[in-house]
Amino acid sequence: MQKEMADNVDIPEIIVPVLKALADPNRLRIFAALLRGTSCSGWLTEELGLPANLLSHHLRVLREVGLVQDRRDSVDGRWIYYQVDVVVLALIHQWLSTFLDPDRAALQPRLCGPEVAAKGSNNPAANFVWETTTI
Amino acid sequence: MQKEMADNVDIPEIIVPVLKALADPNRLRIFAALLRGTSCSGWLTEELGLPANLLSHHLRVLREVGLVQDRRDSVDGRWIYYQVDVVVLALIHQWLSTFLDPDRAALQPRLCGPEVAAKGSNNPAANFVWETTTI
DNA sequence: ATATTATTTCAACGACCATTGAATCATTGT
DNA sequence: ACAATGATTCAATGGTCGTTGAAATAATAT
Repeated sequence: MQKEMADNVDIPEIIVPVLKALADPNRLRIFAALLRGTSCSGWLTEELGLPANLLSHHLRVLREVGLVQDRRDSVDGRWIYYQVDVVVLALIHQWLSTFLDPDRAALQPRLCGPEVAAKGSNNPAANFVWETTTI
Repeated sequence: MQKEMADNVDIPEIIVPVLKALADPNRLRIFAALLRGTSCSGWLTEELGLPANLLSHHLRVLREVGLVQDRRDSVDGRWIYYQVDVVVLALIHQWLSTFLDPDRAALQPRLCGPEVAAKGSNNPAANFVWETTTI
């Protein structure tokens, strides 16, 4: 028996803002760094070679979409630590993993256009071979 | 024995453009529609309620980043069909799945900041409990 | 040839956004 | 109080991007 799959996935509100937040080279690098462990912004500045104010800006974007949390140092309040919010991460991971699953992608032509209208034993749409991408 | 995991993932060139392409509500809806099956733009216009020229614009963006392929109808060349490129999709899916894997996220504090410098039997950084996000 | 259909291109507007330098805030040390 | 440190905010700039309406292609039908 064939495995059942829902072909119509709805898109939660959080997804687009999160994708926007990650769709920037610097922010993606910052997020990647935070995935390697909680860190303070001074360390990130040095590690990523970004000006402190720019880093602060990007960290705020990541924080505002819920991907990152922050807290002050308990012994020296001038330092702030940043950490990935694993709950949000897990949510995003799960949704994207389902949404982008190649096995879910239906490649059958929709009932749409003259090719499909003129279907029969030799439907041209069914026989068409798409170019394969070379990576 | 503990499962080994690379904590330093490099970011392929394609990732940011692809995230940018998907980080738009209309394009994400278009892509979601294409994941349900190959379609012509007339059908998408009607289904998604977007003006034809706007749809064309977004389809071009998706095509330029390699997410989508197009071809003309073999019996009526005025019609164009759009389809998700499963090879690119699989690549993106695999990378994002690894990158955003919550199990990969290291929550240990980096060697960074006064808390960690003053570590010992009662390291405050190790005992700190981050807020849990309610979804 | 002319008209019609499906789709794309063009120009232009407004909004948003990443980056920069200077100023400000918050906290700790002297 | 004052200086020093970690980090944020502010204002300004230049560029990018989504959207719109009109014009232009491309292909078929009459």
